[in-house]
Amino acid sequence: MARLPTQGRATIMRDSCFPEGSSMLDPVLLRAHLTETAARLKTRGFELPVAEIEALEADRKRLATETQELQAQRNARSKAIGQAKARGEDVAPIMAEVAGLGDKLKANEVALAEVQAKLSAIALGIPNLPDASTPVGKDETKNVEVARWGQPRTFDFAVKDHVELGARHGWLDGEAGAKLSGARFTVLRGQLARLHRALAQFMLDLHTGEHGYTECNVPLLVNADTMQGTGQLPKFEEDLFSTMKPYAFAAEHDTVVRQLASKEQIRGLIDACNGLPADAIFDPHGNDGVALDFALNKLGQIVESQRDRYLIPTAEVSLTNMVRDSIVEADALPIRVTAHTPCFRAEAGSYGKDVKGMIRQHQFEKVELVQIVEPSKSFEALEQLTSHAEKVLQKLELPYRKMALCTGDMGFSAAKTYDLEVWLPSQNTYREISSCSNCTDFQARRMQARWRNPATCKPELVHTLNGSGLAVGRCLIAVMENNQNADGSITVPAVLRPYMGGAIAIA
RNA sequence: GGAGGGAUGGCAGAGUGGUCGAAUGCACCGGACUUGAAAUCCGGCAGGGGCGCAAGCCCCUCGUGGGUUCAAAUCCCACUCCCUCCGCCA
Repeated sequence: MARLPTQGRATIMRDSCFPEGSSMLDPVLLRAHLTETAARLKTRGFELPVAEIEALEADRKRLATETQELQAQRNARSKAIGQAKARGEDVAPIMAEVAGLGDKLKANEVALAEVQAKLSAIALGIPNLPDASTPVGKDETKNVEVARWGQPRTFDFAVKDHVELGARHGWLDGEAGAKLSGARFTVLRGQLARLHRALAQFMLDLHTGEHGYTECNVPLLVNADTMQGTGQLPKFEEDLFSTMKPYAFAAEHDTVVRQLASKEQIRGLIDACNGLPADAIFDPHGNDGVALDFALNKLGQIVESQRDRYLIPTAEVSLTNMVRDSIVEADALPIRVTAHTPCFRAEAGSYGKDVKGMIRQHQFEKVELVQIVEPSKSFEALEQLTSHAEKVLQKLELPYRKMALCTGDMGFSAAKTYDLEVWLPSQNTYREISSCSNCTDFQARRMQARWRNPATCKPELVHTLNGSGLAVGRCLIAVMENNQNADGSITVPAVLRPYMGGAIAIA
């Protein structure tokens, strides 16, 4: 998959998104409470580069102050020139005063921008702080079971897994999926495909009809700003499928590089474009006389034009980012939205895990729940949102347990997460089917998503939550395995029968 | 894919190099008048960052990035998005 060059993200780094020296955590935490923040992050296995941040912060502060002073001087002088001209006076003396200012200011601005870029790069890679109620632990073995619902059924015959059950009538066809797309793709057919659809329909109807969510149909391809808003970029690009046009990029790129004058310039270019594939750049024969500045600028433009879209790994991305760069009125909260979408995941690093069947797919479907709430209500909302996901399993009569994830097992954006794990008879264990998280203000800060707090009349960051309600493919597996009969038929859960033309079982 | 037009504060909309972070109107908030409301009048009203006990001061932002200039909403280049027409298309 094509790797997105860092240059291509120029627009994401814009000031409106990342105010000076800001972090994706509250900037105060990195300035005034650095040691303490580092300790809290360490519980989730993240080493904060404390010394580096301190040094950069000191530089930033100094450069920012100096730059501002110079800017103030320049502005005052320029204004004076304007006024003098209006009065018809001679402006030469003032012009002389301002003479040396430009270069010094420029140098300061460049230095400041460099420091800020470094800080920003660090900040974007820092995960959210775990909430105090999140159990501390290194990995999933330290997750805490908080509830268990339903009794796993006992079978008086040898249970089959979903792959065996799906072999019937070509219901579940991994080979067809592999032929079309490769490993981790599946074709569903016939009654099983319909059951899959029934599950998604049922979930949507439940959440819109009984839980107060608004159904949405959202883009599956989104831009880089959006991916950054919810935390997928820049750190987890390898987990995403992208639609960048690498070949067009390389070809266009080559013609630019050929215009560069020297190897030194090209090396500088590689440094500047840190992250670009070097072999795409390094082609040092060509004409001279073209300024590096021009080439760099041109390069940035090319990269920008080749940057396309990313496939969403979850509808959380599209749903949550709907409030990006906006200020919502207090009476519009809470926002509760849901969508049924395909999800696309590269599954980098999961080689060998769950290779059989459709537990871990590059493409799967999910009904997602998202809430945008005022900060004081987000933990209450997490309990509620999780209960909405649980309701699906309860209505389907699938046994599950609810786990509070520990600090080391939580996702990047989450402050607190509950996983729901459904019972899978063939594996004689509980497997993840939903993950419900309170991201507090972490995503909101990345997105600049705010609400107007009536108490202060000021725009303040909202809190965002998301949860699967549920993963449709895994839910299908759970229904197949838990509801299987000795003859290989599958009993349709009562709540799904209206969606199955009244069928009691599929055979 | 081709041709043209556009992007300014919550909205509408002025502003073609200099006290413009930005007229005016609407909306909104506070006050006056009124028994109350409407109407009218007066005042306030973008976001982010820095300094300060505070009053306040300073910086940045007119789609985005770069350039020209002592000075850019205004001039130049590129990009993005929106609109209109033509072509193609589920």
